[in-house]
Amino acid sequence: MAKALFPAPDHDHARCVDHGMRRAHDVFEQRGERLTKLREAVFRTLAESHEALGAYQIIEKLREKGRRIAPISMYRVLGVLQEAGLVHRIESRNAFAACHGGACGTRPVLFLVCDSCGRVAETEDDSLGDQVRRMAKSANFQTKDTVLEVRGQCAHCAR
Amino acid sequence: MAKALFPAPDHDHARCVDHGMRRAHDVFEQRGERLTKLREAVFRTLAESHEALGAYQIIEKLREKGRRIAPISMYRVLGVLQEAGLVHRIESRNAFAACHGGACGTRPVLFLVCDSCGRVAETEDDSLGDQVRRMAKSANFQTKDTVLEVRGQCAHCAR
DNA sequence: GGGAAAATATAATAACATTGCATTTCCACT
DNA sequence: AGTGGAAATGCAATGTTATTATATTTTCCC
Repeated sequence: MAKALFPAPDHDHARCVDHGMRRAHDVFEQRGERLTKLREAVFRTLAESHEALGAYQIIEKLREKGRRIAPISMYRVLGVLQEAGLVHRIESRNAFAACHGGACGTRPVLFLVCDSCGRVAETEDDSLGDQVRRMAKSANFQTKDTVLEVRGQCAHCAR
Repeated sequence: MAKALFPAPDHDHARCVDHGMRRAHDVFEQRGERLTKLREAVFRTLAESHEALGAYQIIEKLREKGRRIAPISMYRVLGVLQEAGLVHRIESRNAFAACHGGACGTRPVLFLVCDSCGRVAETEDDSLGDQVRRMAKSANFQTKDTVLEVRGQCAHCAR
């Protein structure tokens, strides 16, 4: 929990991306699915940013690189990446962010979403998950998925 | 916490609505704002349902009652109702639900959203708020707003 | 290299939300 | 009661996000 959640402005970003791409390959390998060129390109676009990007923003970025993609294709790819746990949907932004955490998909994650820079950090905590489960259970509610987001300002923007 | 969060199918719904409307009047009174006919109609529409309704769904319901409202007007009214703490936005549905809880706006609320019937229940819990604040703080994140939603199936639909 | 399944493309449209500006309603004050 | 100004609503257009239905291409296995 004590690790730096939002990357410092001067962090080694190439390393972030490398790490993410490697993980993407591993995950697809393990799932017996194909990390196609398009899927890779979409994931890379997200991994290159720590921000949550809208589907149409990603389309635009890829178009700048000479690749024209229809919305439906983008949403399909994003769906696959989400199911693989490589990408998260940030509901309060209608946007998507590459997963930089480890245990995504295995337990609830709390997203910190900076309204200034748009960057997203993930935090995990057993007791938060417990808490949420407990509250749902007390209402006899059967949990399928959780959406836990905090909107505000990250440390770097607060200055 | 132990109260019935999702209303039973046979609950006294007229009473729900009455209670909500009374509260709406009180809140607007206290805020020195006007609960106009339009605002009242929009809030009533939401209060008459325990479901989260999209802005265009509310427009349609009011149109059936002979009232034609443009999207922009609907969003403006919903904004006012939200600021008054009478209506919540359910981010994971792009929809709105009447507030049936009490302390909304004063502390974080966890919404239970049934994917089958669309109904929404609110649960509050000090320690959940603490937990979230604590996690945000450990990232030096300055919280402005929280989005806490659980998707799944309510007890009545689970049967 | 042929066939089936998976992935992507095309075109259209649905669903959600906002901008800029005009008009109406309401209320305080005379 | 009449009026001026602020608040609320209306109107038209458009921007943004997401999906449906169908066709084509790619990949992989045999």
